[in-house]
Amino acid sequence: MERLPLRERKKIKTKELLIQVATRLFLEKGFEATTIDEIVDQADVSQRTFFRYFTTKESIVFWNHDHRREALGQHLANGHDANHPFDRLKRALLAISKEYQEQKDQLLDEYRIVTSSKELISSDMELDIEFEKIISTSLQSWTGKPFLSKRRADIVAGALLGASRAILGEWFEGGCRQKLSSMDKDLIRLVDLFAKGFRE
Amino acid sequence: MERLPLRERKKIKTKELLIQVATRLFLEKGFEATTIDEIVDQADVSQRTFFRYFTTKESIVFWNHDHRREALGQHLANGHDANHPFDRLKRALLAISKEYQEQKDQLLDEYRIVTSSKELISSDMELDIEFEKIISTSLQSWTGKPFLSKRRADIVAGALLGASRAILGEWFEGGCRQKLSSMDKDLIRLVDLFAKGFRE
DNA sequence: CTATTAAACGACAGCAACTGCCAATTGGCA
DNA sequence: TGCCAATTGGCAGTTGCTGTCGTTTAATAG
Repeated sequence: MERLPLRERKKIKTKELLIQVATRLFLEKGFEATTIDEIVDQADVSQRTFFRYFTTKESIVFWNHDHRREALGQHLANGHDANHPFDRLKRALLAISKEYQEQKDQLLDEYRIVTSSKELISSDMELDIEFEKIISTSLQSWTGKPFLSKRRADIVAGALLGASRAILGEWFEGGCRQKLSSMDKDLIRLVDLFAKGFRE
Repeated sequence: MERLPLRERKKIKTKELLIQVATRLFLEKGFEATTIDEIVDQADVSQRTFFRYFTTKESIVFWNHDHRREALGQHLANGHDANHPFDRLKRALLAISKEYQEQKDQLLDEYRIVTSSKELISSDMELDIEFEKIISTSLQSWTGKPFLSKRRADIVAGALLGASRAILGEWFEGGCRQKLSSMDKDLIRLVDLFAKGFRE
């Protein structure tokens, strides 16, 4: 078992500490009512250090977005290019749904923080926009040849993300008590609908 | 012809002046590179006055969002409650499309400013979120009785807005030279798809 | 174990967005 | 004209965020 050098371990530790402190404060007093100074005081680092780890106050709420974006790309790539694009898409959606189910506690925290601030609600959309781009790209080709036009792929991706947001929103509002897999049915249904209604 | 009192006329004038100056500067140097001080200097008002007319720097970009939100509500209400909810929806979408066509110059300015800043791109979604809520509400009842469940209405509204964003994006990218009405076909088609695939 | 080097950090100064407060100006009206 | 109320300007202060620079601390070579 290789251990990281001390320096790296410390960095990870402070980053996690900052996330933990910030999350707690955001949940307690809301995002806007919490200042950076409060966070760094309780984490015992300088304000300057905070901004070395996180580019903005908002970005500490979305610390796991990078990973989630990459995961979507992975899932779409794994579903082999030989598969029908809509099948690839369905598999990827189910895989992500499974991941979300496993990370529900963390996601629920994030949801509660995000919905406490109008600012955050819209910033949260950045990830969705990137998801749309990735999905649209994936729908535009099949075994190296063009499949959907950019126009239609954008429409399908946009509609899909819109629907996903609605489903996830409902899941979160119910405290993630339902099984997400049971809520996905409508999403898969929607993809099938598109597959029929939006072939070129 | 009733004229407004001088005081009101002046207020309207300064507000329009601020919008005009800000729009010009944003287009010239980008949203983030423009400071409030530059705007108020050129408009010859104090910074304090700026923030009496606009709550934030962002809000001056979205000065017409209030009107657009109300317009959607109007169009959905005009299509009488007796009409089938999906018909009401289609009519409202076509009416809005017509309005957008008429205001294309202004909308294109806004689009170019918005897409110059990541921050603005996501803030711009706030209006879309409100659109979703309005449409979802409208889909949940028909002649006073429940129509779609909240769940399904949310999904349809989310998907619809997602698709609309894609279509509008393409329209703007083409400099609004195409007729929006010709691009709407896919949107109407989508509503029909939902009407068939998502009745209870 | 010590000396050197580079990475990480803290402290401080400064900018831009925004707010609260109060004094000055201006329009509405008797 | 003179008074009242709406609008504005000036100013000080808070918060998020950045550049700079000197100090600390981990890695490593001797």
